[in-house]
Amino acid sequence: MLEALGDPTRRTIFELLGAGPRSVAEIAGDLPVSRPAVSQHLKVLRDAGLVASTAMGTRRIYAVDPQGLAAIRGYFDQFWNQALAAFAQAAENPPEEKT
Amino acid sequence: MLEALGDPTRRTIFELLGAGPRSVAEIAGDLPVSRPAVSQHLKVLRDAGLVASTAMGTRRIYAVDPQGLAAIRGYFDQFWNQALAAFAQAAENPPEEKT
DNA sequence: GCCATCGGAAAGCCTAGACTTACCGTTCGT
DNA sequence: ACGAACGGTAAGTCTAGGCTTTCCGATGGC
Repeated sequence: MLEALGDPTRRTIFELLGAGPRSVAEIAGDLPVSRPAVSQHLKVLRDAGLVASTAMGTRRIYAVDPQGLAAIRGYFDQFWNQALAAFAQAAENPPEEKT
Repeated sequence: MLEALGDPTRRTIFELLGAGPRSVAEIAGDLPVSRPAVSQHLKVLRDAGLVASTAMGTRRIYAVDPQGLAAIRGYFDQFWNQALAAFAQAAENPPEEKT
């Protein structure tokens, strides 16, 4: 899931969609890559559950999927708490010379 | 910054460190890759501001950098709010046939 | 002082995947 | 019904980068 956002182009697309739904052509218009490339990226993002599409005539309107975004936030929130706990423990138990 | 977490191996390392600080050899011991590979990943994570290292004798103890983690959480929180706003607006203004 | 251990650096290989061009199916407008 | 626009698919190319092996500097123990 985070792998999908690892690619800069894909992240840009995701951020574009964050500002509001867009068609494929509109997205491609704001990017330095061809339209098929955008299509491929959208497929990855869709498979990752980060965006969703709705058909409007011949156009496909893409938008960020709140579920996916929430999942990511949840992941980092959990991670944050875990890291905090680790910090607290590290503060108490001074690091050993040899584990 | 998210590019650093895009790689599965690197994300695994990051998650390992989330459970507590570790030396390079210890990290490599839990992974199916060689130690130099871990070193390279740690360099990337360090450059991304996601981990920090402290020297302990000949060992380097790596730990997640709270700053970096907080930055990521901030990014997604901001994104979340932005997406919410976009949703609200999309709900009001029904999508046009042509933009 | 010497040896062992730990970890980063350099060089090279090799695959994943990002991008392009070309093509085709679908849907709408007239 | 026909043409145009939109978008997904296929095939092929090419580079980024992940991994390995090798080597070296630095620190600590004995």
